[in-house]
Amino acid sequence: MAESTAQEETRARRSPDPRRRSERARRAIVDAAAELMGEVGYAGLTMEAIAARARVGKQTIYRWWPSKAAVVLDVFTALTGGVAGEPLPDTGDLAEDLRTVFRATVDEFRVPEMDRTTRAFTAELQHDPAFAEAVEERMLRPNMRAFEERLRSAVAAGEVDPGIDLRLATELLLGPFHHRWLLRTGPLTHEYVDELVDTVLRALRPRT
Amino acid sequence: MAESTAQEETRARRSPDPRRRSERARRAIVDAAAELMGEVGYAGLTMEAIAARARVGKQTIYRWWPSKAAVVLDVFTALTGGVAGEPLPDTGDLAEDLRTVFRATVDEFRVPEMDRTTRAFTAELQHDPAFAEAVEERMLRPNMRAFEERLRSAVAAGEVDPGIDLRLATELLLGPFHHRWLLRTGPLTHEYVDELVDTVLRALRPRT
Amino acid sequence: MAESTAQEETRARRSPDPRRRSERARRAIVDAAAELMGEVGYAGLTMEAIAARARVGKQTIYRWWPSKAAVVLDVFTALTGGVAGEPLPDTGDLAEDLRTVFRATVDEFRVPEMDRTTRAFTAELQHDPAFAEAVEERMLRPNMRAFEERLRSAVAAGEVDPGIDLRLATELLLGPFHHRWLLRTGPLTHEYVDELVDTVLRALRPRT
Amino acid sequence: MAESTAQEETRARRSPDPRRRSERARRAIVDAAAELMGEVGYAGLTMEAIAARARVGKQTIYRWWPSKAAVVLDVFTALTGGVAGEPLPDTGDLAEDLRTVFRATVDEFRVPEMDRTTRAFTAELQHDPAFAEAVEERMLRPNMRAFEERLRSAVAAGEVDPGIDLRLATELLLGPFHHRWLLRTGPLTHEYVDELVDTVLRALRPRT
DNA sequence: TCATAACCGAGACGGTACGTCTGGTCTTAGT
DNA sequence: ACTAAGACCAGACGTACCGTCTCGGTTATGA
Repeated sequence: MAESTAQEETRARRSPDPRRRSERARRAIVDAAAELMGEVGYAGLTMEAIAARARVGKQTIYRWWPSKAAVVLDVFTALTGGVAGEPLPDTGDLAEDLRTVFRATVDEFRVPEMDRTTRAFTAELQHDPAFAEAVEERMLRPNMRAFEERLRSAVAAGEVDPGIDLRLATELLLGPFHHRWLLRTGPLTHEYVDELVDTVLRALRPRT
Repeated sequence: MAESTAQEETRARRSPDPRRRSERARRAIVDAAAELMGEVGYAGLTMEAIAARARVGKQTIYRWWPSKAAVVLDVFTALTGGVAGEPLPDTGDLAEDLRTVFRATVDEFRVPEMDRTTRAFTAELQHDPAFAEAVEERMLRPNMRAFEERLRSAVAAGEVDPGIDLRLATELLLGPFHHRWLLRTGPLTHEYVDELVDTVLRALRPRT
Repeated sequence: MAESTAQEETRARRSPDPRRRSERARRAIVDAAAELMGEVGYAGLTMEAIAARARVGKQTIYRWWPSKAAVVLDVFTALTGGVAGEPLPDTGDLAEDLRTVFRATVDEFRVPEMDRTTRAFTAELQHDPAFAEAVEERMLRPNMRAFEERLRSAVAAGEVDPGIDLRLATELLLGPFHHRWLLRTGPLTHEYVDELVDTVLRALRPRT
Repeated sequence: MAESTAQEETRARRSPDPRRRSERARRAIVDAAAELMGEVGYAGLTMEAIAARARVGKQTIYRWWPSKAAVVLDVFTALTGGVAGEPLPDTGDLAEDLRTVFRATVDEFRVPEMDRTTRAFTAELQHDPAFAEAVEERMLRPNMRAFEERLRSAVAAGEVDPGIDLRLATELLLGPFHHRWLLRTGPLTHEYVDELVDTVLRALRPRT
């Protein structure tokens, strides 16, 4: 995000001292942004409104976050408890484990705040490369790696054909789900993800 | 300064008469928007700049398009020649036909203008429900229906299991592609789509 | 603005043929302008609104009047019956005659339409030299000449000092009235103009 | 694009804090407006042009002035040094004092900037009641009061008939001058005002 | 008499300015 | 010294009108 690597003495834009950061202000800003996301959505969200709602100077926001997207990224992190990329369950039954994960995700996306925030991310990703990099690194890639790990374990267990490219396999699972959610091409239900998992696994199982 | 606006007469916001529409202005606007999309991208695009570049009054844009997104939708329509939802090739060999289609799509998305415009759409879709409806109806659903038709033909030919839900099957093909493109989780090459098609077809083929 | 002086054959801006002028449209425009003057005042008046109210194309207005001010000038002409500069009464008693005239003027200016229109004129006079010339020639100078004539008659009758400059004398009468009316520095009543006339005449009467 | 304006917080239109006002910006705006008044006149003056010339955001103008007229009022105040209603000279010779004052005024109105600005005021007064009130209070009434004071002194000195209404007497002096200036009914010279003063004083002097 | 030139209502057009909103930076008071 | 508050410069927003320019339709002259 920062474009200069050298930390010159005379640098006008001194980076602020994080030790002095007001935790009260940080929380107020993230909370205000979260509330406003729910009320007016990402597009209707403005720095001005966040500052006003949080009773904080605009500069206090700009001091610690480079953009609206970055604030919302922290909102999201707060919503999800900051966990991304934690390992998938591994009961030994791949189908069952995937169904568990996807059903939970379906439930999560039913929470409007989560849905809206995630949509906003996906949209913002297309415009802001720096933000894209941050989101991908903090959320997307860890998540995909967790899927690949579970699949690797399934390969070892003989449930999945070792010739399968694991990234492709992961996309085979996440892609249709994401497509349906993002483009609203159908209902996102437990039944849907069950069928999705079953069908994909037909493609992954070892050739006889 | 004005004591009152006195628009009792002008009110009622009559919709304009399309017969009187200036084709010259329409083209200039779409062309200008297309150029600017390439130069500054969707986020940097402004109605003001489009009007200036097209040498057109802003009102002439607002008269015919409700939003920036709507203009860009016409840019896209112009780029693709207005075709959406045309039938997929049907040589009798489903795998071959799908590879052909996906390889062509890969090539299309290599054109930066196409890539940026389509990304802008996908982003805008998340914010603007009316626009979303328009894009889905004019582009997305026709396209998916074309896939479903080709798959239906493959079912009849015995290439695809009749028990498969065709919408799910379509998502199985489009989802991973879309996921990889939108989230840049890997290279979009002919090799990739070949492998994608082959793997998905393993899930679709009739059970022995 | 026009760079060509010669009246070329191909000159685009031909002056219209007054014989073909639609009396219906003319009346509708003047009436609409008069109504709107009363409703929103001169500043709030727009060509667009006049055209809409009169159910007339804007071009029909621009064809026959060069500006908003010109239309309103015709409104005024219609209001006053087109008379300007008609001789003042001459009963032989100057004071009485002036009181009569001024009292009538006070009454006229009590009509809001008249008041507003005349104010609008006086304002517009300051901005638009061409309009100023028209108003001065059609209304102001004839009026002043009428006063001077009456005063000349009074000089002959021995009521006014022959050494007095008649234009100055006229201004002595009209100026205070105009000042009070335009700048609202006091009430415009019959009593006021009676006192004004009496006081001015003290300055005009022959020196003993 | 925005789903809602979400100005719940920003509402209430708090009036700005004058202590924080930038004197640099204030001066730049008034100076720019003064320059533009000279170049394009009041009618041609736009807020946009003032902002551009002053290198100031438009909002900074609208924050402190309600209208173009208000800005120009400050231009005028700056031009005249902010003095209005200062006492007239009182040498004991009323005629001489009035001649002095009127000759100075004639000279002032020869400065095109002053002439144009004052005309613009007088015009604007007719359209904008709030502005009218401001101008009348800040300039017109103090000025008239100064005249009345000088006349009151002259009454005490036996130069003016005590039965004369002093407001009327003031209008008798200012009205003809104003009339001739505003309506251009004659040249505004020292000779003219000398004669005006002499003639008016004939009306004011004590009856023998 | 009847073709045809013009005016007519309507309204789209290229423009300018409006007054508002937000973005991101800078300044001021206050604690 | 750091915060909240908010003024600052900048510029896009969507609207209102401007004055000009077609567009058909309808008179009403004059060849």
